[in-house]
Amino acid sequence: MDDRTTKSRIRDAAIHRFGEVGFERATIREIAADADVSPGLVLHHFGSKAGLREACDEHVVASFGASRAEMVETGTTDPFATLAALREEEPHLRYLMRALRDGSPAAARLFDEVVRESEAMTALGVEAGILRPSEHPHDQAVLLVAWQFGALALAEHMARGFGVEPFSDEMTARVGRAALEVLSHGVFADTRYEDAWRRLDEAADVTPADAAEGESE
Amino acid sequence: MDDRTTKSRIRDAAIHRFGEVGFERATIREIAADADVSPGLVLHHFGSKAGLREACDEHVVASFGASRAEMVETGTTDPFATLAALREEEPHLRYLMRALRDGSPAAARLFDEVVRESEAMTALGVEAGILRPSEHPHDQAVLLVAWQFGALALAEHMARGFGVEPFSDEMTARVGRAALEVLSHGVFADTRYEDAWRRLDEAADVTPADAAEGESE
DNA sequence: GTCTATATAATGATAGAC
DNA sequence: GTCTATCATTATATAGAC
Repeated sequence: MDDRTTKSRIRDAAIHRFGEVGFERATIREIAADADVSPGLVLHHFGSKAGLREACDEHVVASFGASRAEMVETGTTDPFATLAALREEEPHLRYLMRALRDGSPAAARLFDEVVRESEAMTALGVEAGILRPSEHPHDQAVLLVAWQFGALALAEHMARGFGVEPFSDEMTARVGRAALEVLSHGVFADTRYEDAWRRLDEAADVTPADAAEGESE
Repeated sequence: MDDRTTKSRIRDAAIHRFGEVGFERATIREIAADADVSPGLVLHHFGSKAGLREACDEHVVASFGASRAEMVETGTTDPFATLAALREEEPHLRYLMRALRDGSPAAARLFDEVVRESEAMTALGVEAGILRPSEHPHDQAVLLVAWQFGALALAEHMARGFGVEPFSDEMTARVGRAALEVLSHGVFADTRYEDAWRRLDEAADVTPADAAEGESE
């Protein structure tokens, strides 16, 4: 028995379709068929395709917000827990990846929120002695979130590279292991490049505030 | 004066449009207008929209192949050179990111090629004492390429996080600095998570024949 | 709330003149 | 090679019955 309301059933079908084939390619007819209703009813409830998307955005963002709030509350800095939590919401995850890459406003808001939370959690981890303090904590948070989300957006290609199924347990294992190695040691044998960069930095002063104009134009 | 042939002018306009708004949203009419020709001529030269996409795929892949071949030839392991080279081909880069995310076959082929090259270049770097040897070189190459490409796909969001313009020099600087820090030291203060993972690995044997897989080639 | 039409708009593709 | 029509399809969205 499906005790969800018809409206929420339509919305969930839309989240699934949008996440699977993207907003453009998904049609109201297909979504209606998936939810076992007529195309007209979809428009009756959500006004337009754009309205339907907004409802999906809101629901997915809220859903992720709830699960993340729990993690922040319990102060989880454990990467295993993070991975497990992400894997649980696969349809929402797919939807989110599509939205991020399509540049939907809701997805942008979520990206920013995750960066903020990541920064906060990193600070906790540093205090606890688990994480290494960064010279630019905000920049690092932005980069790590972009890497993590970006890799999810390219999950299909990573899976092919590993020779496993996308979103499978094996894939989680392989990605996790490789990520932990890189994030535990880095990839450079020494700090020659970092040092070189810092010298450039100090010489040219390419820091965010002053670099607004640049030279040529 | 524009001395390109009309056909190549159409193709370049298509690369630009496809990269900017995606294959679905891009219309033949718009592309034709950008190239200052009629919609009919676009179809005359490329047969169909799919044919036009294939021509774009081929051209972009070949273009990237040429610039990468040069780097491999000169044995460049320097991340600065890599960044600079990537920034030079912005329209092609945007196109590639769209294609990767849309799952176009050409883009998949390119992803795999870059992984293979990245693995080879990493081996060189290890020999030269610049890079730290990985326990799973192939997996690491897949992950790093996915991170790099994925981050580019989310460039818009990273730029917002940094408060700079996408694809600007400032962005390159900020990303490069943050990436070098992570790739030089990692983010974990110690190896507790990596050790925990390895223990799980040995106990459950979740590794799908990667010892046999990673040798040849 | 839910359905069955139907209107309207846009797009990929074709045909044929020049 | 290049253009101007035009077709055929498909999608969103509307109107109105039940």
